[in-house]
Amino acid sequence: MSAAPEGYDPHAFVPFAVTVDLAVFTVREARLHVLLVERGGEPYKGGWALPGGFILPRESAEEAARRELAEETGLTQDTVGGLHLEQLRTYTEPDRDPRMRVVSVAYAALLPDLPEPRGGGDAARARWWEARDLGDLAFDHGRILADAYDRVGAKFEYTCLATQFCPAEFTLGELQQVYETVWGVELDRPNFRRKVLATPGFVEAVEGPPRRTGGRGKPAALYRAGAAAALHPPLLRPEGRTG
Amino acid sequence: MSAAPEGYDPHAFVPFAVTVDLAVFTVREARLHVLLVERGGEPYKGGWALPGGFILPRESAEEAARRELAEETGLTQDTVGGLHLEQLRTYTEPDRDPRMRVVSVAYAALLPDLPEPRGGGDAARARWWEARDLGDLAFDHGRILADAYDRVGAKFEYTCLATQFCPAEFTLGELQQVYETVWGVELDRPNFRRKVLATPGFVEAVEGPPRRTGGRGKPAALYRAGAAAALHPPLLRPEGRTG
DNA sequence: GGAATAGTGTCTTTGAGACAATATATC
DNA sequence: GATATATTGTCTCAAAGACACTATTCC
Repeated sequence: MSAAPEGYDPHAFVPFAVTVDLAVFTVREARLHVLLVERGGEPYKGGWALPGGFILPRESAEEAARRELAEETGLTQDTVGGLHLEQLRTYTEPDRDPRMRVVSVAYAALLPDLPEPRGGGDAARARWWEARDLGDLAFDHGRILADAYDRVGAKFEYTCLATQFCPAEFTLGELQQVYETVWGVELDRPNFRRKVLATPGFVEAVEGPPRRTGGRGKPAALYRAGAAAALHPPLLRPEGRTG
Repeated sequence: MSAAPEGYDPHAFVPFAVTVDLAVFTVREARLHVLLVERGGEPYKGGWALPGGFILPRESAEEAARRELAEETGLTQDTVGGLHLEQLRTYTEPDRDPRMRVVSVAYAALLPDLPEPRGGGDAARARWWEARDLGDLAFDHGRILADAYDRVGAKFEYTCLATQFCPAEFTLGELQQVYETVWGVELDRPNFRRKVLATPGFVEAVEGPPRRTGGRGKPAALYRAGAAAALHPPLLRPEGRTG
């Protein structure tokens, strides 16, 4: 039987602490990176953890996540306000924090390549790590990160989320590299191009003749993210899907 | 700045109540139904709400969800233990409950057509409602239910979840009806059949010559759910996708 | 036989994947 | 010119969708 069969009985509820944890990804030099913070106190002192913190009394979880993201990256509230934050899952195992009962709402965020975290406060102890061959993380954050990675990879198949990893203007080669990095596969360039351009609203060409070079080949045309949110039909990964 | 910049400070956290809410679906007479409970107390007294309740001190959210599901449906713990519970999202708006700060972890569950909820306790005030043209629900449960419906529809595309709506042995016509009901579309029977049978592990034929009739046509062969969890490639909806 | 449902076969169109060929830049 | 990258074009194959046709039951 529930503790409050008639609905919510204010005397029956068990108090929990509720936090948000963020899996913040970026693609840097064709490798996936994750933002981690060093723990200053026990437990896991000196270890690395996902950025996050408590939800304040008058905040929703998403507001808390944006606030924490701004604190840890030094980005302005305005910039952070425009990003897509993906709520992943909520982690509730009774012993996931050894000190008390903590429930954590996990979010994933995708950022274009940024300079090292700057700004004061929490950002001081934050840095980017390459996502593969990370050591163990504090608490169940390794698990959260793995779930986040799976979700992002799956979402790439049927949403336009990948453009969030790119700067405001980007080439199709850069967008393709994002896909290849996140999925860990190589894609055929002509086919990728055809597919992206055939999807209305995925990307839109940047006007004038401005172009940009990635090295010493032919300069590529620039695009920006389009208005669409979903991919239609999906851009399927070469191999399997995630259930 | 976070309330606890050094990690979790047991003196800084704000206590929340944490509940689970369940969107329990079934298909009955080719129409989607949802399990709702009548509220016995304020607020929303006499209104209808999703089943759910507080997480107990030593429970995970999923354990709480299974416990509540067993209570509300009268199903045994064993039966409920074998079902797929899909964690949807966590709802955290500060004023979603007028009395106190309540965070709710929402789950979706799919059941084959069952008799009306039986058993004692909470089940007494629970009943199935047809999903379309429901009135307003208590709290933000209307929103939760809409999100649950979207998620289930999307999951049908690339998982074998639809078999959870069917009894242990079912015909392909019944399975197709489940898809048609959830998606609200008509599917071509020969194509559906070809697609399902071509997906390894989706369904497996039941041995002997036993067959079953749905009315007065030719009896259909029986199948049971296969071992696969994911559909490969996906079974896409005729129209659009959910972002 | 007629109606209803189950199941098979076939044709067409669409999209994915492989890959050749061309274009434009740097060195 | 050599090399590197971008872009276009073409061919093939697999899957989706439309739909005609056969099979088996109840009335």
